[in-house]
Formats: sequence, C-alpha cells, structure tokens
Amino acid sequence: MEFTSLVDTSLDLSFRPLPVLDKVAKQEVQSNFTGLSRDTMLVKDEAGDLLEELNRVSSENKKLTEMLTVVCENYNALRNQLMEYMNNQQNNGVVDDSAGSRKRKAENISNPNNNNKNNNLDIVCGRSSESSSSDEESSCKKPREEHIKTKVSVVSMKTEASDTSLIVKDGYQWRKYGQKVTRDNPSPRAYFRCSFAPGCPVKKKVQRSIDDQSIVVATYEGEHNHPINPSKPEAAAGTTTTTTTTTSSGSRLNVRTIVGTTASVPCSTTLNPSGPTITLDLTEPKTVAKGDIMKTSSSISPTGGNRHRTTERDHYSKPEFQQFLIEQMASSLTKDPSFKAALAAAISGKILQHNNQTSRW
DNA sequence: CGAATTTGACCCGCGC
DNA sequence: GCGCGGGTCAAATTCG
Repeated sequence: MEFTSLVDTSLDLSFRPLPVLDKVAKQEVQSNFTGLSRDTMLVKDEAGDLLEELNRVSSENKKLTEMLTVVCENYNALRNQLMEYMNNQQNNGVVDDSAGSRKRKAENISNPNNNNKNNNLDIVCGRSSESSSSDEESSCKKPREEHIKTKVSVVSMKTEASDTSLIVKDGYQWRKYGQKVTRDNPSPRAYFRCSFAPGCPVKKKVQRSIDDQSIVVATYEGEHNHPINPSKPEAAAGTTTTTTTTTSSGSRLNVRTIVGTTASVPCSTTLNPSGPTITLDLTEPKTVAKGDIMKTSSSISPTGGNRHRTTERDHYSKPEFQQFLIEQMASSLTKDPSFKAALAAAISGKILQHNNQTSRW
C-alpha cells in the first residue's frame, strides 16, 4: 500500500550515536578539565549541555519509536489485506473440515460484539470495518468473561510429528489449565492462559492439525495487557503463519493455515493477541531441532535438508538479521519507560562519577 | 514445598 | 427439553 510514502522507513535505530556522544562528552570534559578545575561553572554548563543533549536524544528516540509503531501498523494492515485476498482465492475451491462447526459459529456470533467493545485492536489489524456491522443483542447471551475477548488469531507452525508436546514458544508465559479431545480431531486440544501477568486475559488453544500431525495450530484469544516476557526470549516457532479471524457475516470461521513460507531471517510476523507481533527465533540450534525454523530453512533452501545447521547459522550472520535484531532490540527497549529512566540515570551517574574522579586530581 | 501440569467433573450454549 | 460437545474448574499429581 502507501505506507511507505507515509513514513520514512529508513530508520537508523542502532546504538552508534550513543558511544559517539559518550566519546564527545568525555573529550569535552577532558579538554575542559584544566579550565574546569579553575572554573567549576563550566562544568555545570557542560553537564547542562549533556542533559539537554540527553533530552534531545530521548525525544528523538520517542519519535523514532512512534514512527516504527506506525510502520508496523501499516505493515500489518497491508499483510491482513493480503491474507484476506489469499483466503478469498483459496476459499473458492477448498472447504475446511466440516466438523465442530457449532462452536465456531458461536465464536462468530460473539466476536462482532467484542470488536465493538475494543475497536482499537481491529484498527491495528486493519479489519475494523468489516466486523462491526452486526447487531449487538447476542452479546447479552454471553455474559461469561471469555467472550469479551476481542481478537481471535490463529497461528500454525510446523513441528516434528514425534513431538507430542503442545508447547508453542511465542515469548509469552502460559499456564495450561485444561486439555480435551475434541470430536473433529483425535489429537487433544490444550488450553492455556497467559500467566506472565496476573490479569492478562489472553488464552490460547493448541491442537495438532487433523490433516498434518506435524502442524500445530495455536488459537489466540484476547490481547495481552503486558509486554512480551523479556526474561524469556523464547521464540516463536514460527514457521509460519497465517492468521484469520472470525467474521461478522455469520458464516463459520474458516481458518486456513499456510506453512512453509517465511522471511529471510528467522523471524515471523504474527497477529498475536497483543496486536501485531514480530517474533524472532533466538533459540539455539538444539531447541530449533524440535521443529520449526530448521524445517523452514530447509524448505526454502535450495541446498536441501542436510545443511540445516549451516543454514541456521547463515541466517544469524546475515546483515539483514543483524539489522532486524538491532531494530527489534531498540524498539522493545525504547518502548519501556523504565529503560529510558535507567539509561538517563546511568549516563548522568557516569558523568557525575567522571567529574568526581577528575575533580580529585 | 511451591509451582506447574494432569485429568475427571461440571457448566453452558447450541441443535434437534 | 434433552443430549452433545467445547470450555473451564479444581483436586490430585508431578516436577524442580
């Protein structure tokens, strides 16, 4: 679409400016030292300048973060449109499994109301208009909290068929609260709640695909009210992934998954319950061997399956991955106000420490 | 010993 | 109204 024209995507979020700034500050402090020792007012001026610079960099950082957010939103809107288009094309001939339609129908009914209660998410995901037009009466029928969820997104990923665990590493911390064998699929369906934040309403259902046991389908409901768990950089298994949601048209939910497409870096972009989420796979090759990225790599690599490890390493060493990693780190860090505060405290502390040391001379 | 998982029972909505 | 089936609860069990 036109989002590239809306925002300059050539963001440079690397941390290069900081060391430069630091160096400049040091040089200035050092060069002024002889003078400063006689005139402490200059020290204060320098400190003031540095604080001013710090503020300027902070505000710049904030702007960049906002721009990045806009870019992500636009990207996901575009991506959604593409997915819808692809689904429309594929739905012409193929029909999903027909069993279990009742529940899905129920979800269809409940979701328009939910969309109405929480429009912002849909705006982010670019599907606000199509789902909010239906009547609202049916919401009264579903007083239960679970039906207040806004978004339902489906993520599928390829794992080894022998891996019977229904664990989907998506960076969040989940607590399993139930498991059920459903009628339409002999594989058990596991129910998880987000346990990272106490009040987080997000739930997910994980079940192996009836068509291909090596494919795990995770259905996310709701949105996270907290950032992704920074202490657990678990990656999405992200082979990849398509996301569709319920529609208001009354037709049953038709979830389609596409496996095997991925970016050139080990990451996936998904419409997680928290909104658009780009998830990096930072797992060790050992972990990856459980499933996903390796297979993805082999599927797109002309060299075939025996070069998994090399391919994996190649991914990590690619400049675009490095750049992507930097951007992701910068993005997640700059979104955290406590990080900014800590950064400011660290820099000012360093300056003060430096001044103390030099003043003792 | 506390946290996480398992699993049978129960609840509730939907279709007949 | 009844039965079916998905979703949730909570006691028991396992794990670290």
